Amino acid sequence: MSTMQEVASRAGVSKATVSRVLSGKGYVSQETKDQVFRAIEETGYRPNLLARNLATSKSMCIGLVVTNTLYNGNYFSELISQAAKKLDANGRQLILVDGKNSAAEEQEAIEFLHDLRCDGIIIYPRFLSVDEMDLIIDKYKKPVMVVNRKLRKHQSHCIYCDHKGSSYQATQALIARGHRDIAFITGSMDSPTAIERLSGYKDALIAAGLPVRESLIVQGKWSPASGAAAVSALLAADHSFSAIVVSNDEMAIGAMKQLSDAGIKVPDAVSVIGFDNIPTAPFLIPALSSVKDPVSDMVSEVINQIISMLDGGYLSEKNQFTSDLILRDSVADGPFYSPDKNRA
Amino acid sequence: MSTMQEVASRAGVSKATVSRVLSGKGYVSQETKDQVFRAIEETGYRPNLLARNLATSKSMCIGLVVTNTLYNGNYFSELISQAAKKLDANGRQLILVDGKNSAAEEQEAIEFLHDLRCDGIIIYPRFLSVDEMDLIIDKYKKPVMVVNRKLRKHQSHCIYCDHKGSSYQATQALIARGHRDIAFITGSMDSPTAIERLSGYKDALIAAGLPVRESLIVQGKWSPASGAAAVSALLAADHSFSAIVVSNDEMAIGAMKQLSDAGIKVPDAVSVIGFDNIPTAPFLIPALSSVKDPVSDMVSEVINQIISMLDGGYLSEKNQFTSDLILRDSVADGPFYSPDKNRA
DNA sequence: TTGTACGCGTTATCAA
DNA sequence: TTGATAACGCGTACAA
Repeated sequence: MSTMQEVASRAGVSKATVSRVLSGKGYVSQETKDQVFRAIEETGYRPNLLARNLATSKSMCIGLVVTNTLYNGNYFSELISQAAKKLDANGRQLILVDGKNSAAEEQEAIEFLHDLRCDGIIIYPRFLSVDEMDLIIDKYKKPVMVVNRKLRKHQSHCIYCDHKGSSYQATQALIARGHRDIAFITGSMDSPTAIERLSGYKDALIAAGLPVRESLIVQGKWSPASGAAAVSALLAADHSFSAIVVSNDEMAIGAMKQLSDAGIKVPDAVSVIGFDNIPTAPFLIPALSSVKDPVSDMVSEVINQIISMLDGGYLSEKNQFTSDLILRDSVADGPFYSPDKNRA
Repeated sequence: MSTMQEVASRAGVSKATVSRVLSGKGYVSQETKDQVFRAIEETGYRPNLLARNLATSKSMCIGLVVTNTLYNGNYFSELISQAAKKLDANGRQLILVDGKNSAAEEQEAIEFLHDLRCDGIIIYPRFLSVDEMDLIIDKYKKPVMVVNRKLRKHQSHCIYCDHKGSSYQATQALIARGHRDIAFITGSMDSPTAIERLSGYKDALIAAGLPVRESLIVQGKWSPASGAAAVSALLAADHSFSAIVVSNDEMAIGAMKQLSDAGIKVPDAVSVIGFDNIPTAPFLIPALSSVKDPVSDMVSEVINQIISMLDGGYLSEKNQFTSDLILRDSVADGPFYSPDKNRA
């Protein structure tokens, strides 16, 4: 590992000159430039980024905190890949840090990134409350952006998606097709997203003058297995329903399996609506109509915003994104499922 | 941002003492310890990791290079999450760096991590050749581990999976069920994995005394769309086949869709075998029997090895992993598909 | 048990 | 156009 000093000696100049050549700042004669470059070639010199970052208090890195429980398939990879691509186009690197399983650990991950002098931090929170995040933003000078939460105080530091609206639309679409008995499978209820989606479902029923029946609402935990379990619970409860709104695709897949195992032909009898981002889901789950979160767009906007903050300016504020509702023809209007009709 | 010096002044001691308190190394009286801790509380001091890393030439970080094209759904998230978890248990952080789209960029990503003084580097290569990687390992002092490639020289620095064997087994299983006309959809042929899988398929045919028919081998590009296109090509070619081995799940899903669109009932007529790691695939694709890559195990082993190298020792060498072959009953033995039989 | 002083490899300021 | 030299913030022999 040769240092800048070694390059300098070899080129017969001072460290300062080498530094100038590398940064392109300041005046250096072509002659000495050539000498320096040759010395760099010969020594295989590479700048020590730690030293550079320490000296400049910059790192050309943006940190991303995502909690372990969200490391989940397509949604996650879309998030990461979009972030990496956008940042790369800006000459920066992405550093991914695990937020693990609690608010304290999410907090710790943020501080770690800060201690590393990241130029900016993106948080996709799972446990931290919006108030805690507002405090965090107050605390740091460097740009901090929050994805998937609507902050109270720092409105321009967050990007979020209208989960309630998406859920409302999905439910409304089913109602428009004639469904009246619509079940709902929630996500983990400690997640704001899950709560919003449930509330969109309820509001849509109410708006249509339909009753909200708690017996048709079952809790899931985002996983395929929990979706399957939820369907079992619904079937066991012996209530009629002709459609299910499921709070994400993974659970929808589990729900499908369980329905199928129970001998219920979904395209004919029950509509399942997922959310999120499994691109293949629309044709894997016959009756699925899906609501796709615009992860890519949101991440993209977050990074625009961070870069803009680093450059001193503030972008105009486009905070709220809406999901795309994709309805498919194969969602049949009937015959609807009811325990009596489907039991042997 | 208060520094160690400020803490020291406030506590009425020297920097060195503060450093000792923080590291737990060296003797410090309880009394001064208390004073230092109080000063830390009061100032909200946090060590500057850049400075620490520069001073020690360590970073407690492990870098992971993955190429953009591999940021793909479940396989990728399983890789990342396992890596993050294992490292965390060891008190280290994972830094993910994009290998982008070429060998040069993969190389650059590695150097970046090195310039950041990562304690170790994990490469999941896409474009770098094994020889190039052997050279890279020679070049660096810090531990470098390669996933999914069998190196020539540094055998203990790589972990790989027997893709050829998996493919062989999958094909063999179909043959055992009576299939004789088995088509194959490859991955991108610039990928060693794709080449190995193809060769396993061929060998299995040969071993069973069956002909290798190039007309039944179609190139895909790992994506669902390319799987669908491959099936179109197969159908257009007008050759009979009763089963397809598909080089990954994504393509298998696309293949399924295309078969279904063509009016071919898969469970009855065509068996599709995928690879990789979509956990829900087995019940999403009726006729799928799958070969699952042990990503988690491989990553886990890689990290064990890196940690062991950092601690000076070398683990015993468990390099090769094998995939699990999961066959499902629903893979029907017949009737087989043939153009004549299925055309209107 | 504590403090001094130097090194880590850069960048940046100011003379020359 | 170039070169000393002082930061940057921390670790660590070595001395006290």
